[in-house]
Amino acid sequence: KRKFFYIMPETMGNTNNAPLDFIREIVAEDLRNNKHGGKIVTRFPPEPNGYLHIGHAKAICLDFGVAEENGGVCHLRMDDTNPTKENMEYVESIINDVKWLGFDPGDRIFFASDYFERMYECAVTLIKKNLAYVCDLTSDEWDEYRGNLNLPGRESPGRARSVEENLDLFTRMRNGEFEDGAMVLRARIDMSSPNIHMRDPVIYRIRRIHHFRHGDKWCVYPMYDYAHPLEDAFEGVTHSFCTLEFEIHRPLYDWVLQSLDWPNPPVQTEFSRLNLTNTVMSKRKLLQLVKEHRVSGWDDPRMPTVSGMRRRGIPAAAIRKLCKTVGITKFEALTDLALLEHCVREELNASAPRFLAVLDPLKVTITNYPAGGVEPLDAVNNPEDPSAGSRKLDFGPELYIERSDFMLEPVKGYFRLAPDREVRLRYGYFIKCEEAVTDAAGNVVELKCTYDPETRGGSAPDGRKVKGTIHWVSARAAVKAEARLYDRLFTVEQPGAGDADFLTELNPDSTRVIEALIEPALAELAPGSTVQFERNGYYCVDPDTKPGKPVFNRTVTLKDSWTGKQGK
RNA sequence: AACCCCAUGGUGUAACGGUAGCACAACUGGUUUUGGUCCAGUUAGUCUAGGUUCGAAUCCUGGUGGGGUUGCCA
Repeated sequence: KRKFFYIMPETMGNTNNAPLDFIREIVAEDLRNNKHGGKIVTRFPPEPNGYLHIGHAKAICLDFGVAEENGGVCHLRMDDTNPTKENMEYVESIINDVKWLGFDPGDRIFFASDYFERMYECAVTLIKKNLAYVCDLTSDEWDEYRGNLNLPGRESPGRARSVEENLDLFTRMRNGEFEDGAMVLRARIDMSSPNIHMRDPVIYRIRRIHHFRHGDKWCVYPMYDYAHPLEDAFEGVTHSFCTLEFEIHRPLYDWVLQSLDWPNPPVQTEFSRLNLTNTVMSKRKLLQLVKEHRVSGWDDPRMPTVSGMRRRGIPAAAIRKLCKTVGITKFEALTDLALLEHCVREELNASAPRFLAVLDPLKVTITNYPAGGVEPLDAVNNPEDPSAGSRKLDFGPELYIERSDFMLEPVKGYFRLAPDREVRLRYGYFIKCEEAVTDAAGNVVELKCTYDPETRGGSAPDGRKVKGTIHWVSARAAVKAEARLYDRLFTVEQPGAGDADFLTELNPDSTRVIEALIEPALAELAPGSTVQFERNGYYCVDPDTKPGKPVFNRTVTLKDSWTGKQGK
């Protein structure tokens, strides 16, 4: 009985029909009413003062997605109206991340600061309409005049100024005749409004800051609440989506455009931001992690930034899938990190070629195999994708297996290797453990095994079965590699909740670096390549990789229904 | 405290006055040369009290709980 459907575009990863979220319903309704002449223009407006994170990705999927689905366009606009913390490095990273996520702004990359002259003219218009005035209250007076949530504000003496005087003062503000903070331009609205943003809000302030694009051309900068509706209007934006905390700003957004008699103005609609468990999303906190070297940088693979997730090996399609799955609502949800991991696994299961790598090696000697013998074995590259083909694995008498794939005294339900037990080596032979060699401390240091030559390739002609198949590398061919095992950045679901200092909730074991033994083909891969280490997890080749010294990042583990079952 | 917004299984989301469905997670079982994948199944939900209606997750009122707003940040 759903009224509307839309076809998911290619970038959203499928073509199934899906019910419309409330924002897409609004857009569909506007289209039906021909509200904007059948055109849809959206925008993604980040301030270039930090790197994009997965929360931004949700907004990007919405802004670009809605445009794409409706034959419209989406502008990428840098909201650079406060140059204090903005710079070109951030601009470049933002453009790069948006494109990597799979969206193409084309030539629609704009800068709010390019509209400063027009914004200034609009401010002059407001003054002429007696809808804006210059106010020179001191900061102490400000606190007193503003009122608070329960108390209405009081009108500034500046409210009484004549249009001529305001025009003169505003011109002189622009010309740099006054000190920073000496006066501001305010909108004349309602000092007794219960919405504090409507109590004659500041729309221009004097700030002598070097702008990264316009240098020292300006010493007055427009405030967000004034600038944003104008940016949208100037660009012909029809639908302006933003997060919930701007809900209370909407009356001001509308006031600005209405006061300028803007025809067919853009409409702001708010949705809830993305919250993920076991991480933080605020720019302030992310910046702090970087500045205090709690992480290696904005692109640390543990960071929820787009660049961090990219380096972690998370495919853009998985991020899009997550955003589609959590949907667009006004409910402030907390999404389980497990959902992201599921999206990542789903994507990578289909695409990542399989390889064998041993992360915690235990030596195995095949006592009945010809000494020095070498033998190529066929291995399938991806059982999910026949077109991925196969490769050769080098088998020999000396191998390494995973330490966790052997138990001296196997527990119930364990069906890997143990004394006198037989398992299959993946793509290889059945082997049987004849002897576990221990050191003085009783640690197992080597296994002496025999193999059954009849089981080459992994099946026994006599039809006998083994329950376990384990991965391995041959001692002769194996290459050493660094593996960086990443885990959640924080130990708690909501870092910083309550009175907690989020830094005390950092996971001390969020990175574990080990030396692994990998099959040689893995050492040939280019940085950025994504693979599966069979029976272990998905990994990608880190840019730190140097010739002869491969580095792998663990993107996510494989699901494991054994480890959790032990002890039951 | 004033104003605004929100409330569906453990988590996220659907329902547009007419059978509460899907996904994740958890748990069973089947298949399997990855304890992966895949397949089948189980557990589990409309915050609360009234009202309107033949019929309410849906509409109305009160309550409860959560969030936002009191930068010359965005």
